[in-house]
Amino acid sequence: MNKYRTHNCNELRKKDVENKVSLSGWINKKRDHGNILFIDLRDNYGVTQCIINKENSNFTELEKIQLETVLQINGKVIDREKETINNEIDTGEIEVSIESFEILGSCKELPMPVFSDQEYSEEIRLKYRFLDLRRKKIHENIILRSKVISFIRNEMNKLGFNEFQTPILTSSSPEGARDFLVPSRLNPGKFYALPQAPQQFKQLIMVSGFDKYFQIAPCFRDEDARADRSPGEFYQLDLEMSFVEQEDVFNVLEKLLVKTFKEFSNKKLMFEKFPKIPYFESLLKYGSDKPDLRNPLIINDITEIFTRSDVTFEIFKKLVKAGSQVRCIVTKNTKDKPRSFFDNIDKWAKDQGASGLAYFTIEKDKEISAKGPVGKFFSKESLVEIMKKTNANIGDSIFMACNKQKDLEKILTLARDKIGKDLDLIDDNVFAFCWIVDYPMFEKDEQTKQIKFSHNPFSMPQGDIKKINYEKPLDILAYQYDIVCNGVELSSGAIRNHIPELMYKLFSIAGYSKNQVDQKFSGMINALSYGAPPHGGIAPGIDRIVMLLANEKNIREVTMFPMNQNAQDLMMNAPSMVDENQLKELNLSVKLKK
RNA sequence: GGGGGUGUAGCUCAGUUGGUUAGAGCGAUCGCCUGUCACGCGAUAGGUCGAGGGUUCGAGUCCCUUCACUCCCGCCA
Repeated sequence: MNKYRTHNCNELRKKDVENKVSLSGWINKKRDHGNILFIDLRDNYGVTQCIINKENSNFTELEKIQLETVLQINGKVIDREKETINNEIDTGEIEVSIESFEILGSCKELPMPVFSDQEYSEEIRLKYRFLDLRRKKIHENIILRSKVISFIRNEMNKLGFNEFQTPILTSSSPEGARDFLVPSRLNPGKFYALPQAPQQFKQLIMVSGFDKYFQIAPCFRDEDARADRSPGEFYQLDLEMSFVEQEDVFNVLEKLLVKTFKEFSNKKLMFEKFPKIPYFESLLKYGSDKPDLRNPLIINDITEIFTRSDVTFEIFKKLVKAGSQVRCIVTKNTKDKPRSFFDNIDKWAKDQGASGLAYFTIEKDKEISAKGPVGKFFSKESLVEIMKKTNANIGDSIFMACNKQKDLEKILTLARDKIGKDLDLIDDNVFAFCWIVDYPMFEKDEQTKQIKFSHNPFSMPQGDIKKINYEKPLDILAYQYDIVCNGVELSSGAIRNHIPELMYKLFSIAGYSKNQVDQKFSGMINALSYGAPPHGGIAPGIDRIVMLLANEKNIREVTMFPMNQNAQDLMMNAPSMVDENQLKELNLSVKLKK
């Protein structure tokens, strides 16, 4: 018999009554009635109420012990009277009558209560993460994460994938995010980089003939944090397959995600076969390449309306002449919404830095007309045309913005979200997955006007590679795709370009010479010239998957030991200064920017 | 790098138009209480109002600077 416990704190039931038991755990809560004392003992599994009364010589000592002290309690399981049964906990039918106890770990006065539904500042939670993690919600989130990862591993194995580890100390990559650098002691003045993703390695695994690879891979990117983006490090389900087309990758991931989300959530899946939305269509209809398809609102382009002579909305007409576009969101049957509903949205848009959202409601008395501040600028013929273009009906309202394409997309995707929430159109009990496909290979850098890779430089261009028109690089689409769920980008992936000549050609369009490519991607390009299989893959973010399953808005809620927004670990005090000797050994000296 | 929000007791927060000695709940300490499960009751301790400067007879409150946390933009192939 184990010297600490005979049962855990969620194990005892009615059948155990009269048995002598030992439990070990934390004091979750005490209720002291003077002559009788209740102690809720908590461990990873649950809570058991323990009870002692004044006749017991241990009473006075137990009365004084701090919450969160770790105790071993020895005693007898006793039945609870009917009216004292607690249905809130699994062990609620019994309690343990304390005969003796031992303090296994004492506890100082707590900086934050563990047993409480209160919210605490991130600072205190992160500094005392070990206390925070004892709290029910986050404790369960972390266990969920463990189960999800284990489930995914198992499924991937069943699907015939092999799990391999790839190096953590590797070389700096020229494309993409900022690298974390690690100085090399044996190679003075040189640095390793932590991998932003095992991108090149997984392709090399395919070249090595392993056919199907996966890994729960740590990825390191030195970029600023967001609510759904940890600073520094995160995990991907990294996978890669040989001799596949885009559709094969989709099939594997759809199967895996549907199974995982059904296993770990009661929410409904809007689609089990995920819809595919071309990138440019997504930008038009949703203003974003990570649309939340739970939201039924769709964006329409009505630029043309503002070239008509019977539309006299001069501000927009002038902007349209100068190259701006007009797009709108239609809200169904909102004619009876109070003025404040519309004004709030307009004001909100202004707070977002836009020039506001113009709006009107389509009405019909004898004739079709537009009601609202800018309604008077639209003839009835133009309104009919708008209704045709946007599928709007009498009683619907139109919210319009006018701007250059990028800014227009930005404000309207936010507006789509905002209006969808205001009108309560988003069903929170649904997961809506979709694929975004047909990404362009290249894009024009707004500032430098240079052509650059829009996503992954290793992606395969679409179509017959002999017939690609390199004169119009912006028209080249790639077998590059994203998977999105409820507006959260889970991953991007691609069919890779495994043909060295094609790679050189594409890199040359982005301004890299053959020499530069050879230098920067030597491992990769060299390997591809020794018989590389066609291959492709994807890498969904584990943290974000768990975040969706746990119904959390912040990635820290599913991360055991997260860093704060400034990429500091407040508990471990990382990053920190190092002593002079360490620097010396690494041939480094620190020179702070002023 | 830029914008917004927050910062008052160990924790969560209130604090009116600038006006007496800055409050509450939880926690802590002490006392009372035999059935609670957020037990109850009484008392005590606990404050650099994030920091610095300014305006004012007087600042938690107004102004400036700055720091921390957070959300967003940039960034994240």
